[in-house]
Amino acid sequence: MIAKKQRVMLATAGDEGLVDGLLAREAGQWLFEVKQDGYRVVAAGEDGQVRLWTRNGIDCTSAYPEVVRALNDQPYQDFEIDGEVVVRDASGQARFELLQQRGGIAAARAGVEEELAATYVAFDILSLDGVDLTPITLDRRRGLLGDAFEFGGALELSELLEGDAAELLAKECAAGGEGLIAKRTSSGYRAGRSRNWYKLKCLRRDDMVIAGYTEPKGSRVGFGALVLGMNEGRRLVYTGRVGTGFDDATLKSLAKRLAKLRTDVCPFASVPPGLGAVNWVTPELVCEVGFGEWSSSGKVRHPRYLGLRPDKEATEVRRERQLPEVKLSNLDKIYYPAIEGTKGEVVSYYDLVAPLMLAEIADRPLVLERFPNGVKAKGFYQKNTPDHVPDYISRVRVDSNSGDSISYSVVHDEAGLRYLANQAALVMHVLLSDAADPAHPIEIIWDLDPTGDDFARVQQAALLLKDRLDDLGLAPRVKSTGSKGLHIHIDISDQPGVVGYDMSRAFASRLAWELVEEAPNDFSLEFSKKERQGKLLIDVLRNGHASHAAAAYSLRAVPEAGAAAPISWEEALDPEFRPRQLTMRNMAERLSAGIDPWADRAAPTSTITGAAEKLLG
DNA sequence: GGGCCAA
DNA sequence: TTGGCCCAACGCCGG
DNA sequence: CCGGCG
Repeated sequence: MIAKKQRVMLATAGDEGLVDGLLAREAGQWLFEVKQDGYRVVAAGEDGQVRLWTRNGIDCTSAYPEVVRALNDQPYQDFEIDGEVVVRDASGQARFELLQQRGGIAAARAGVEEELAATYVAFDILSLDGVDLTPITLDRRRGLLGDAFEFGGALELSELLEGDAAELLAKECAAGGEGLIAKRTSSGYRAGRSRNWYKLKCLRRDDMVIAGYTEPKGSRVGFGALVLGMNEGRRLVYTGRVGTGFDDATLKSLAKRLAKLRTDVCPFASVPPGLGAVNWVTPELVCEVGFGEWSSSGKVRHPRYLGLRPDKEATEVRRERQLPEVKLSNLDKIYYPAIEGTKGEVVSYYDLVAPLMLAEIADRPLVLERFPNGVKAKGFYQKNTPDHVPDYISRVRVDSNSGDSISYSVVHDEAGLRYLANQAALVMHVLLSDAADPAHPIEIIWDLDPTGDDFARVQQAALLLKDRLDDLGLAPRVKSTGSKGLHIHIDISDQPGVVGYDMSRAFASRLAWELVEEAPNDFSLEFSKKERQGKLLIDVLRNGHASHAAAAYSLRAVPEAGAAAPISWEEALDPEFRPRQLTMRNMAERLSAGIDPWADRAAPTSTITGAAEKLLG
């Protein structure tokens, strides 16, 4: 029977026999330990000098000073113990990636011990006070280990699990662990002809959408690897690739099916960086993939193809990521005094809009406008990402207009938004590019910004611009800025890497000029308020390299907590409409009514290059 | 909001 | 330990 | 020439 959507985890195929067979038959003769996701390290104390060695004999003593200290601080000075160095995340789960962030086995960076504290999980002892313990049985060695050392802090004693192998393994896998190590209690250290220990690995499996494939290399037939994705919110996100688990017949038949689905359009919301050449396909085939674990960048580790799932709909393949917990603080602090809006409300607001907002700003460089003391106090802009942000927020370097480059924050998920909200980043701006390709804009924005509260003139400009963009086949969208004006957007992502900022800004200026020529008393490109004489500013400078605009669904720093909200053209042109009428307070009602004006955005029927020609010609 | 640096 | 500083970039103004 | 403002 084909199982339902599985987040179920099983032992690997080989282990099932082991668990049901040997380990069940010899119940009671085996003990189990949690498989630690770290580096195997032998710690040797000699004349009060502790050294740490990897299994292949590399000295890594200086990499884990806190472990060395803990071992120096013991009643015995001469010993040799076996264990695993791990770094735990906030929830106590050992994670290999965190360990790697310490910089491998080189000497530890200063300060890393607080950030990414290492723990040595001891599970065996080889010698004590010069006495070789390897011949005696495992359970006696364990007893000695437990008695001879004082555990705590950076030194832990590996927990022994006793009982039914299948039950223990199921429990560990369900808890998100890596697996178990089974060891024969009567065995000496590395002794015996028969195997006296086994790894029991948890295997995750999930359905994934096939988004593309790579060309085969060498004698390989069909294709090299499948490029995989899963839906998150309304985006298809890259989840890694799988190149093993196929036989030749599968390779050939699948290659044939995929060839028919070939397309030039990358189906991912943003092209995964560093993927190399991929033949994209229309994302409609679903396959099941077995894998070891999720990496923190959301890709499968040790993936294995398990077969097609013709019974599954690609659009229903979702990833519900277990998001990292975001520490929140000061939730009762007032950020919007005029409406007594608290930080807690701000966080809830961003939770609420996250699915729609992420569709617009995930994987794009962000500029933050932060108000730790509320909107009435002075805030500050932040472009560079501080060193201390959690790893579920990433960075992208973009050359700035003035010399040096800037490391912008990039969020990928709800956790990122929550973190920023908790950081009082009330207003979030985006650059007009994807993080993967900062040199090329993916949209053009006309910012209609009235000098006073002259919204009628904003609407007049919006309508003129809309008509022109419609005529050019560019499918304009509109959003309320949440403050005074409107933003008119068009998508130009249909030719990735073709349109540069020079061209998009030139195009934006050109249209803006036409508006100014048409109504020179109403509109102006002039930045200075004085020169502008109360006319409406059509701000096209936002389309320059490294320029930014308030993101869809971002809150604004106005007293009533206005939100920059996608709106329909009907709303935008309604004489009653005001940009601040959509706020942190009423967005929930709007969204639960299913209002999502940009959901079914029309695809442009013309490219920007085509439109530019039409405009000039 | 939170790290850093100078008292 | 505490307290101030910093966290964009530009052009414009007035002092 | 500098600091605050938009």
